[in-house]
Amino acid sequence: MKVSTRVEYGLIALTDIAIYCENGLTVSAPDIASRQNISHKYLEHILLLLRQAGFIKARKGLKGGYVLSRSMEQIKLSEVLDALDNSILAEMEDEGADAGLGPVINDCFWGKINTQLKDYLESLTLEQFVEECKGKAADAWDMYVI
Amino acid sequence: MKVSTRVEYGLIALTDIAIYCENGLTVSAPDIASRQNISHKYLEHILLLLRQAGFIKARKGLKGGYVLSRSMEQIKLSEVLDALDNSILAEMEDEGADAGLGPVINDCFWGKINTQLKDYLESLTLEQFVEECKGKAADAWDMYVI
DNA sequence: ATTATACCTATTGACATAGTAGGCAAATAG
DNA sequence: CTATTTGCCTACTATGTCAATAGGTATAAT
Repeated sequence: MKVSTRVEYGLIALTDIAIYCENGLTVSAPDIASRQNISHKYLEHILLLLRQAGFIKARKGLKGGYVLSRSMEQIKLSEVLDALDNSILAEMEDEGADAGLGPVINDCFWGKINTQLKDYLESLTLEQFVEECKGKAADAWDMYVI
Repeated sequence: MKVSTRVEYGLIALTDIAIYCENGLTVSAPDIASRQNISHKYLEHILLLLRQAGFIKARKGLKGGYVLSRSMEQIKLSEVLDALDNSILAEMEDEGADAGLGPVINDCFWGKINTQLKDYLESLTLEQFVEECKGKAADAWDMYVI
């Protein structure tokens, strides 16, 4: 499935913040940008979405930055993706093909796929997500542990 | 999941053709367009894709139209969707975020989702697809049975 | 010869994506 | 108090895709 960079970067940024939050740190946008190799200015837009959706809190000024506004286990992946891109979990609209096979296919086929994906994403919290990634790529995480 | 009308209409059209093929009929684009309430001209583009991908054969001229070029059980849904939209089953490219969390998340998270979706679509043939829809919405199919 | 069909190319308007740019507000360090 | 660093907000742009629409050509049946 094709995923926009907005979603990709957003998930990366939130994960980055989550990890540093564990140590009580505040994470600035420039830090994330340089660590994750993302355009700082573009990242700002994405962090705005995450803040407006209530996942992170910001502190302005020198030594400012972001922290999680809820704990990791209270953040569902489905909500995060919804905030970053409303099309991933969007249901189909039965507007165009209102007659014939359209509604049947939409309900049976796309509906089924959508429900499965939605269920999976709603069952997955940011905490599980972080832990799972840690396990599968321990090497890449040394920098955070040290 | 948001699906383009191209994919939606393509799947509808192929299903429509498949059903009429069972009775040995040839299905014209205008017929499909009016039955399924799709713009005829737009449908032509989509049928072109389906023909170029080898799912349907065309006969020009008066009383011309389309028939399946393989039997229904030999057509995998994954192939059809690939022909209509290469983004649905596209793997992620590890280009942008080549450092940090990007590769890990892409492999673990999106890779998992993508594999699941792909496996499902590769296991499903047009025949199963048609039968399943028939079962779930028998009423809407009376017009074809009669 | 007429007609209905497939086939092909070009064009268009709307929209989303993926940024870039610049300035304002706030908070901290010195 | 001032300078610096950070977040916040708005606007702008370039590129690409979607969803058609249009018009013409080739082909085959009647």
